[in-house]
Amino acid sequence: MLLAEKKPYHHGDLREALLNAAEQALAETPLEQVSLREIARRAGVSHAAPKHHFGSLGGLFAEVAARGFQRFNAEMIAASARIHDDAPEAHLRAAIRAYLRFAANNRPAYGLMFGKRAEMENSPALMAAGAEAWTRLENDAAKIVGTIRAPAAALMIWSCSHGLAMLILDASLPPHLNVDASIESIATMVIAGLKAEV
Amino acid sequence: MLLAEKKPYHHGDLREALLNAAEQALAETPLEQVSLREIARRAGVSHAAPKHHFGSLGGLFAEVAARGFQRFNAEMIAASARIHDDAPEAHLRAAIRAYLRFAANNRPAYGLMFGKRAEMENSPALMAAGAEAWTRLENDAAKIVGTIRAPAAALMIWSCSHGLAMLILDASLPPHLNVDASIESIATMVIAGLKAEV
DNA sequence: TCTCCTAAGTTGACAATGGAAACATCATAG
DNA sequence: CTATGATGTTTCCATTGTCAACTTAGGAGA
Repeated sequence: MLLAEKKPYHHGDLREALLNAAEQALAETPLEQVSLREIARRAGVSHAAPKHHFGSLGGLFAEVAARGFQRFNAEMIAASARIHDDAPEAHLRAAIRAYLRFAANNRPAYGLMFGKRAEMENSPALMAAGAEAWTRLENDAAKIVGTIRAPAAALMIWSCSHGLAMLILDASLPPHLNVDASIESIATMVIAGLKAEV
Repeated sequence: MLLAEKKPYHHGDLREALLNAAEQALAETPLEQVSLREIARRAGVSHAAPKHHFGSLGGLFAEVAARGFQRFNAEMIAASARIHDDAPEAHLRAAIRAYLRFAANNRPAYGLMFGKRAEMENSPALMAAGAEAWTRLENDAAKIVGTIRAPAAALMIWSCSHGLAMLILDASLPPHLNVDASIESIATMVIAGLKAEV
């Protein structure tokens, strides 16, 4: 025994530790080579331990994604609250900025949230969080184009934001384009496009 | 021996057969559980055979993606050629339609082409095909907004198209939205947005 | 025609993975 | 104080990607 710390049999807060280890691993390693065992290793725990908290690797990933959605929704709401301009366009522009900032700052979670890995389908928490985000977007859109055209407008906003996020995160963006400037110009074009007759 | 067909030791055109088997497998099974061995099994060949044609699973996927880009570029050019309207907006609308039709009809390849799996980086054929597509898009955009604003416009078009494609392919589209109508309305809004001052 | 040579396939091995089962440890409700 | 359930561990299994060594066949050159 000596002065060696006796590792307790129970971790204390393994669930949290595993989620952190997973996010860290995802930040350092491409998704497809992050393994359950590697995550367990990082948390200093046997490879079968995660099974008791999440049923499978997919379950763990689904949980990471769900947490991502919590942060996502919170940040989007906060960003909107910071805007004191009454014009709905200002809110929309802020939302697009916040969306892309989130994608950049939460790269691992973002990939899981919108990447649609087959193994983590059917997580009710995920579906709910996604639906909430969509509803909020439609409400914002309704303030600009009215209720009737809101669904189409929301789709437009989401498509552009998500598409741009993918291009930026994948580094598929042509190198001569500046990221921040691209975000601003896309936001401008999206807002202008929404006002078109459809 | 009897009447049983003697299976020849050499397949004849295994390379092609493997690519087809891969696409078929990808169409039936989620990407992450398509294995090299499964593909070899479908082609009726030993599990190590693919190594001689593609070095690894990533190499095989890269080849599938490269083929996808060939079809993609061909279809985009053909779609543009079918439009006899001189208005550049008409060409752009046709291009957006063609893009999404390709995504829908080539689901497995599309995922590989734009999904950016880490294991198939650095395939020169892939990079070249992607760059070609991007250049063509910028040229189309230049006809609408001029050379200077063409890069930003191209980014807008690609983001919206790609984002919408992801939403449709992932079935993340809210169920109350019609796919074809969504494509048309997004195309309209994109074209309107391009004309905004930036 | 005979002989190599090499591309194309095969077999067998390896370490790593996700998952299941059986077991160990502990915290705490009664 | 004890039983019970949650939390971890160990062991095992089928499957995977990759490698090395082997076999086969189809031609090119003598």
